[in-house]
Amino acid sequence: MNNIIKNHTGRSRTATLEDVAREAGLSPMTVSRALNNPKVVRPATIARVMEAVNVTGYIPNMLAGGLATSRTKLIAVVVPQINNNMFVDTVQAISDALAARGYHMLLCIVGYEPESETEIVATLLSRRPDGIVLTGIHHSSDLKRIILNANIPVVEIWDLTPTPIDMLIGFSHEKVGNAIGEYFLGKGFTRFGFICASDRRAVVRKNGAISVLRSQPGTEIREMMVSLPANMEVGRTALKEMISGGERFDAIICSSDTLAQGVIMEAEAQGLRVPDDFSVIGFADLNFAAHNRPSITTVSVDKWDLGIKAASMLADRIEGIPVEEPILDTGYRLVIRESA
Amino acid sequence: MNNIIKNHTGRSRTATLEDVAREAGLSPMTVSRALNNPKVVRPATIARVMEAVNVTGYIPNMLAGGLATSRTKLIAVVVPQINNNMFVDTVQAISDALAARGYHMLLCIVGYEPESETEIVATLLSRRPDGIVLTGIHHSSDLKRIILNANIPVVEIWDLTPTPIDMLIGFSHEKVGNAIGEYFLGKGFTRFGFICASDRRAVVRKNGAISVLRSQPGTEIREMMVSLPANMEVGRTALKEMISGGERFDAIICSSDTLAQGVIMEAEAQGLRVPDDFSVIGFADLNFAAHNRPSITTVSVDKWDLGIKAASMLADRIEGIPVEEPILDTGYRLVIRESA
DNA sequence: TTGTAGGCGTTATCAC
DNA sequence: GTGATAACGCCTACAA
Repeated sequence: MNNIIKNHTGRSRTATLEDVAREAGLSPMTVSRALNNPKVVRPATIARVMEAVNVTGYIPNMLAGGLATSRTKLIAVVVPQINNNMFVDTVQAISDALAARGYHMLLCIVGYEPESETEIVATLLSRRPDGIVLTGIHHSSDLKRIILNANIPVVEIWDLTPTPIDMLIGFSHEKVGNAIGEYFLGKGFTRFGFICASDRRAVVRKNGAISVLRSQPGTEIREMMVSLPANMEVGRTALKEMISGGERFDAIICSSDTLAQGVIMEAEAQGLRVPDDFSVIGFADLNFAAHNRPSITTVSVDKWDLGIKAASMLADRIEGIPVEEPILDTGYRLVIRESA
Repeated sequence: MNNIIKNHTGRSRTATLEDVAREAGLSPMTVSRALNNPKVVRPATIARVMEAVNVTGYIPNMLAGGLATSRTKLIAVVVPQINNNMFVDTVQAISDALAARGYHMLLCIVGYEPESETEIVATLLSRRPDGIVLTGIHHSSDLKRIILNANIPVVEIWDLTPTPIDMLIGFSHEKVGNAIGEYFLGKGFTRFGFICASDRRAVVRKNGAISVLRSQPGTEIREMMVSLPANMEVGRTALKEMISGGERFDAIICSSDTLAQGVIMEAEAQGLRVPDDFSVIGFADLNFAAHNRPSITTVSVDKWDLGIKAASMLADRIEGIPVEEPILDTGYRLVIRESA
């Protein structure tokens, strides 16, 4: 199992179906069948093929296969970032679920403000993926056109709309914001500080909360936009600035748990206590939120499940299995802990 | 720019070079050149081609292109996990650097104990990537064989050995451990607790520290292995168990900053103070380490730079640019902060 | 159950 | 500067 095959120039090249066929004394087509559709091949023949595969060290060429069948077992996944803890679980879940069904993941990390999502997706499509996962629901009409033209299933994730390109799984950021607003209104709070990352969906959540809070007369709101990535340091800095003028708040509403953790750190550094001096709420229920001190009140979204389901929907669709619910609202859960 | 091309069955299909050629009144070969090697084509011809590309909505087929050229502009990346904060920066850096040079990333997340790394890599190789990134230096001889047979550049990352498969960029986990041991010996500490994730490289770091600490008579060491993923909760639980018998330590040595953060949380929950009651050290200098309260003493490794360089080495090699140093030690830095 | 012919969409190579 | 031809490695469709 180490024969190096040479081409006419004497340079080694990788084995092809034809090499395997020659070794096994069969036609390439029979070898192909033995590998991809063994049911229709006599067991003894399969054995000969396997033997020859080992001898030649054959590794199929999916470029050729994909070209011939127009099926690549490749899924393109487009996300803004993975190192901010927000999408990484979803991506890992997608990867796991795809692997389990025999697909590979072409991952494209494009940032929150891709110069041209359309161009990026076009180059991705040049690999002829069997399906594609897009983060969010705001895409240019050019993007939609090329993707429809490619004629492959699409899943948009992490948001909700009645008019997705194709399939969709996510939740309503506005409703998440509403829920946060209602929770604090119920507590009778009136003075709010928002620390919001400059990410479109974070802004929608913020506005969702504000619209509820504003329904109550006398509500005071201070908003602060912070740059991405929204890490702990950013949270600390933001709180510092927010309270530097002596202004005080009943609650600080952060667009992520990471910011919330930073806010809590900074509060304690300044001798303030959460939730005694003010409440803090985050978003996403990242893995540390439940175990922080104080534990972080947040809105949980099922990041893992969302990824698994996105992958399943795509794989089902590709394989001709009907997708019962092409638009899935995964909802959210307000998780009340110590910080608010 | 919306013409839908039909094939003989009447089903729409994506435009090919030939469709573009027909539209432009040129041969497919000229269109191909206009797109890939415009220097050798007359400007007026290029303009006609571009026009036709727009009209037909042509998106190149890299399967066909790759098959013809045996260059795919695809890099396969194999990592154990991305949702534990350890590798995610490196992966994002690789992705960024590859994108900048026109490559796509096929990301495969295999877990810490892949059933068969060899098989996984074999399926990856069936995509005929131009290069491959492997995490770690321990690979089966089968794996090495198929990868050498594929005859593509390889970069192993996150570890060091004088005998890599091909190229290598990383650091010595043993030396990291040694440095931790020496730091604490220098402080005159004698009672150590290790909280170590069940990850091969973490164990090497632990043993590196222990071998130094043992050189000092009277050293007491308690070791605890914890399961992956090594998140904050695991750190808290581990410390709880570790001190439940009343045992006390001068320092707790954690295999990651996330564990260290959990240990610090739990310590404070129990009314113990870090570093007053005991010191805590982590590993990796994750983004929160510097901003935690207390800030976390750790060993910093340049996760981002490592990814950038890994990608550059691969791309250089693929493109025929000589790689000056195929084995790169990125080193490490003991970063002394408040926790130890 | 196995084999043959032709094509998938592109590019290398050689002509013009 | 442009075009014709023949691969690249595999699979569909049909024949045996």
